[in-house]
Amino acid sequence: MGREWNCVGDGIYQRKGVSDFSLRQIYESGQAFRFKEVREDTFLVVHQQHWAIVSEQGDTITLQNTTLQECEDVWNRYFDLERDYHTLKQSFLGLDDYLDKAISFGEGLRILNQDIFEMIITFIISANNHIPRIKNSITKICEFAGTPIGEYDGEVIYAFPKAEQIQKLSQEQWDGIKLGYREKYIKKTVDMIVNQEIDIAQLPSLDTLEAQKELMKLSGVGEKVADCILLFSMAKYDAFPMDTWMKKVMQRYYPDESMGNIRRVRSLGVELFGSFAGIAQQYLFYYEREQSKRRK
DNA sequence: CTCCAGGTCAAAG
DNA sequence: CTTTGACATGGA
Repeated sequence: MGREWNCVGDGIYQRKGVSDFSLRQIYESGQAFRFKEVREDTFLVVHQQHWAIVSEQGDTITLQNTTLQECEDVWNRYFDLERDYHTLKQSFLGLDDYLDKAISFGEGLRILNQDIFEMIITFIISANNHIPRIKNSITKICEFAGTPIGEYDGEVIYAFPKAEQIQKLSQEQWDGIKLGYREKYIKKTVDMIVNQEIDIAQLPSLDTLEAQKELMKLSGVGEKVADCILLFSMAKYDAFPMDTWMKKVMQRYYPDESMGNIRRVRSLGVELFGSFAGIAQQYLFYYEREQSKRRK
């Protein structure tokens, strides 16, 4: 190991042989709100205190503003580059016609390993909200409370703020973030985390249902938001977020089993797709949403 | 104008 | 334990 990344310039590293990977699909699949397309097919990606300019050329991905150590210690895990998605997708094929189509459509999707606290705040904001609005709110939270970690193309790059930094926001800043009724949820949740009422660092060591139960103690975190947090920051692939899109999918294709009961549909998903149901869910979510866009 | 968005919460049956 | 309505905001 350790020979995956090659230096091809000052702060520029490449990794070859990365198949089943599409930055655009990952970006548009509703899991990452801190990608910014700085030019055609090139993205500024921020993760914790790290940032990089990321692009892909066939099976090669290129990162700028990084180091070998950062590639190995941070970006490999963030982009889930060590996982064999080809084999994973093979294991899904033939289970279900609609999933087969969804996988072929979203062939470059991956589940990112993002920061736990960031996912908690992000998906509280996501509840009953539009994706562009979610992204705007998150951008403002970072600008108002986050630590500057760099600059690119004349613009300052901010880390996602820590809980303690969010506590210091003024009311005018809160108003500017436009969270609506979710503002009080975030305030409460941030207080609970600072006061150690729940220890989020310890969540990954719990099994999925226990971790979900813990997360749901937080204000604004219900079953679906908890599942998103588990899936996108803790690699808990047996979490199966049931949102409005998945309800449409499941009720259209499995009307008998679902009968409108969300919790029953969720367990059906896990029953159908097993311990990687959450990844299957992401293919279904992306496919359904893109199909809906194209109908317009 | 009304409807809806990667739902959650509190009240009530 | 399940069902119901309110909830901020802005774009379609």
